[in-house]
Amino acid sequence: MRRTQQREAILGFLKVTRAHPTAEQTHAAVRQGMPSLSLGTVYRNLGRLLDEGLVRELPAGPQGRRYDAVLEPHHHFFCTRCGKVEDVYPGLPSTVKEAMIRSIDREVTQFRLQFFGLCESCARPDNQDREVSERCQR
Amino acid sequence: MRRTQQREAILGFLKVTRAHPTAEQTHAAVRQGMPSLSLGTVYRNLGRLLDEGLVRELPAGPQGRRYDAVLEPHHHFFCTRCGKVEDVYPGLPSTVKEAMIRSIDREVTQFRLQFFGLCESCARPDNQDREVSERCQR
DNA sequence: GTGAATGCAAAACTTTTGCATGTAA
DNA sequence: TTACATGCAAAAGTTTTGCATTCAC
Repeated sequence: MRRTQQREAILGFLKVTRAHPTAEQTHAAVRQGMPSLSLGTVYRNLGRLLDEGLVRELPAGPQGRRYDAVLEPHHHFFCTRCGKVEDVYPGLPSTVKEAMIRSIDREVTQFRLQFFGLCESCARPDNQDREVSERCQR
Repeated sequence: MRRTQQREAILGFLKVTRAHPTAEQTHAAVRQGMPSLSLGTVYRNLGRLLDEGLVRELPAGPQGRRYDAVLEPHHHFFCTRCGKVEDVYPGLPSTVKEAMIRSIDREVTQFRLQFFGLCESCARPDNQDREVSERCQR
C-alpha cells in the first residue's frame, strides 16, 4: 500500500482521536491541515485501511458509520439518545473469552462487546428535555 | 400504537425469519402477500417498532442496516466476506455478564456480543475464488 | 516511467419526509 | 369522527465510481 500524505493524515487522525468519527467528520478534521482533501479520498482510504485491518468500523448510528484506529484493546458503549460512542474496558477473563469463542464453533477473527444505554450527559435529569444538539458532543 | 395490517405483517415477518433482513429485503418479502406495501411504510414501521423495543437493529453491513425481532436471547456472527449475519448462542455465565456490565459503570439497557469471521460457505476452499453472489445466501 | 492514489463531480444507494388519502379505534 | 398510518414521490443524506491528473516508488 502506497504511503500518501492523505492516507497518513487520515490514519494518523483516527489513531489519536477518541471520538469515533464518521467519514464526514474525519474529512472535516483532516482537511484543516490539508484543505484540498476530498471526501471521496476519505472514503477510499477508509475502505483500503479497513481491508488492511488498520481501521475498525463501528455500527452506523444516526450519522452514518463510524471509525477508529485505536490499537489498544477496548470495547464500546453507544448512547441510544445522542449517538455518541465511548470506549469502555469491561473486565472479561481471557479464559472466559476464549471459551466463548470456542463455543460458537466458527473461525472467529474478531470479537466485540457492545453496550447500549444513555451517556452521562443524556442521562442527567436537567438535560432530559433539551435537544441533543444543545448539550451533547457527538 | 395502532395495529395496522402492514405493521402486523412486518413484525410477523421479522419474528420468524432468521435472515436478519435489510429494510429493502423486508419490503420485498412482506410485499409478496401485500403488493401495495410501500418501502416508506417499512422504514416508518421499523423506526416505530425500534422505539417500542419490539425490533432490534444490527450494524449496517454492505447492504445497509439489518433488523430482527427474534425474542429469544442470542448474539451474532458476521461474515466479513459476504455480509451474512448468523445467530449464535455463546456460553457466558450470567455472573460474568453482570460483573462485566457493572465494571463499565454506566446505565446499560442492552448488551451484545458480536463475532466476526468467515461463514461456513465463504470459508470453504472451493469457494475462495467464486463471486459472493454466486455461492452465498445473504 | 508507471501504476496507484487523488480531486472533482456525477451517480447510485439508503433513509427520511410532505402531502393527500385511507383506516383503526 | 378523528388522529394515526399509508402510498407515492420528492428530497436529503451517505457512499461509490468514472475520469483526467498527480504523485510515490
